[in-house]
Amino acid sequence: MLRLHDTATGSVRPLELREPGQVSLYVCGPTVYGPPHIGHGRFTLVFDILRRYLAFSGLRVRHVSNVTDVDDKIIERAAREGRTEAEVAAECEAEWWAAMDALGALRPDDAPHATAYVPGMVALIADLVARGAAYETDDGVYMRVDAVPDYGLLAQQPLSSLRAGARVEATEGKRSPLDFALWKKAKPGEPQWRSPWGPGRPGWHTECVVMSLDLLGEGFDLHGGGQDLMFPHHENERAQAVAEGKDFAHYWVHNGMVTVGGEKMSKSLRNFSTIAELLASHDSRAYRLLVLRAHYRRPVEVTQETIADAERGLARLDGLARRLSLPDPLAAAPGGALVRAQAVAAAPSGVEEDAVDRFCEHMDDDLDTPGAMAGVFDLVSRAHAAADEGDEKTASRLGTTVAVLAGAVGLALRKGVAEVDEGTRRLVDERDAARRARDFARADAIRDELVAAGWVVEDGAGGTVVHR
RNA sequence: GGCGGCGUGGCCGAGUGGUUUAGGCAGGGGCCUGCAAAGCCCCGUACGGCGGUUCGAUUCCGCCCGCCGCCUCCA
Repeated sequence: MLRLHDTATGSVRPLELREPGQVSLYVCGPTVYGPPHIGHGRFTLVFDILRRYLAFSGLRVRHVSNVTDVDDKIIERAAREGRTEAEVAAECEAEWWAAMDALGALRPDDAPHATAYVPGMVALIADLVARGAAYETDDGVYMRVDAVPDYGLLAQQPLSSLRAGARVEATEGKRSPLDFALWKKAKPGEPQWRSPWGPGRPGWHTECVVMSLDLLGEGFDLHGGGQDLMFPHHENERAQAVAEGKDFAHYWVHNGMVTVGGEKMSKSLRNFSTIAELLASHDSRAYRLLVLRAHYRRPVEVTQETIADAERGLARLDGLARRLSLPDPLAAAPGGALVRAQAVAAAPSGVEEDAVDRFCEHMDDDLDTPGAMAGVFDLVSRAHAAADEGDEKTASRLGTTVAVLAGAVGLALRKGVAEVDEGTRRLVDERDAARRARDFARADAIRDELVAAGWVVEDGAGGTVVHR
C-alpha cells in the first residue's frame, strides 16, 4: 500500500482511494507563454513516475492536467509581438507537448483548457458572490479569504500570520491583501468573455477548481503540483471549493524545486534552463534518472556535473541490456505503462520477485525513488557477476528484473547496437581479422579511427562490439 | 518578521537507538585483456555545533549555527 506525503496534514499517510482500484489524479499544468524549462520537466517527470508506479501496482489511473491558456503573461507577450493571445498560447502549447513527449512522459488522459471552461467558472464565481464569499469591485470580483475558516491549511500557517507577512498592499477596493481575483474586468484589447460583472476573464485560481471537479468529481484522490504552488494557488483553489461546500482533493502532493548552485532555478539563469537546451546535448533518460535519484520533495540540483553523473548511471544500465540482450518491457506495454503482474508474466526468464518486492517497499514509502533505484543498481552488479560465472539463467532473470523495474518508472534501456553502418561494420571486421593475426598495431589504428568517429569499442569473447 | 524544510564519507543520496551501518559516481589496489573498453573482487568507519535523555545517539529532546523555500507571478 502506497503511503504519500499530504501537504494538508503535513504527514505521510496511506493512500485511501475514493474508489478501490481507481486513482484520480489532477496535476496543475503549465501556463503557455514561453518555452518549458527543466523545472516544468521535473514536475512532469515526478507525476509521470507516480502515475506509472500506481499503474505498476495494479491501479487504474485517471490523470488530468490543465493548460492555462488565458493569463497576464500570455496577453503581455501577444501585445509585445503583435500577435493574438490564441496564437501565442497555441504555439507554446505545441512546444510544451513536444518537450514532454521528448522526456518520455505519458500524456494526461485529459488536458482541459481554461478558455473552454469560462462559463463554468462564471457560474462558480456567481455562486460564491451569492454566498457572500466573494464581492465585486471596480476592477473585478474577489474572493473573501476570511470566508474560509481554515484558510492557510496548505501554507501551514494561520490566516493571521499570512496577513502579517503579506508583501502586497491591498489594492483599491480589495478588503484584505490576501483576497484574490476570481474575475478580472477587461481592459481595452484584452481577451474577454461575458459575465454578470461585464466583460472580462477569469483569475488563475478558479480554473483548476472547475475543471478538476468536472472531470474527476468531488472527493478526487490526488492533487499535485510544484511546491511553489502550495501557496497561494492551491490554497486559493481549495478556498473556493470549501466555500462552495465541495469535497475537494483528498491528498495534496507537491514536488521540490530544481536548483542551480543551490538556488531555485529561474529564467534569468543561463545553465540550460529550457528542456530543449537540455535535450540538445543530453539523453532525456538521463534527466529522468537524475529526477529518480532525488526524493521528489527535495530540491534537485541540475548542473552539467549532475547530468553527467546520471548519464554514467544510464550507461551502466544500458551496458547490461547490451550484454544480456535484455527485452524492453516498456515497448510491449499497452498504454505505455507497465503493470507488475503483466510484466512478470511476460518475462520468459522470470523475474526476481524479492527484488521487485524491495523496490515496491521503497516506492510505497512516499516514493523513495533513490532507495528503489539503489536496489536496481545492485541487481545490475549481481547480473554481471552471474554472467561472469557463466550462469546465464540467473543473469537473465536478474537482468530482466532490472529492465522491468526501470520500465516501471518509465526508463527504457537501450542496447544501442542496432544501427551500425556498412563502413563501420567493415572496419570492425577488419580489426577482428587483424587481432586474430596478432597485428595489434593495425588493430589499434582501426580502434583509434572508430573512437574518433564517436564509437565505443569493446572486445568481447565473440569479437569486437561497437556502440555509441 | 512569520511558517516550512534541510545539513550523512570527495560528490550525489538512502537509512538506523547499539551488533556486519544502502546504492551510484569519482578515487586507490587487484583480476580479466595483446593493450584498452566493459565487467568482477577488495578498499573509505561519515552523519553541522553545543548540551540533555540513555548502559549506549548520526538516529530521541532542547538550543545554536548554516543553507534553502514560501509569505507577490512561478512547476
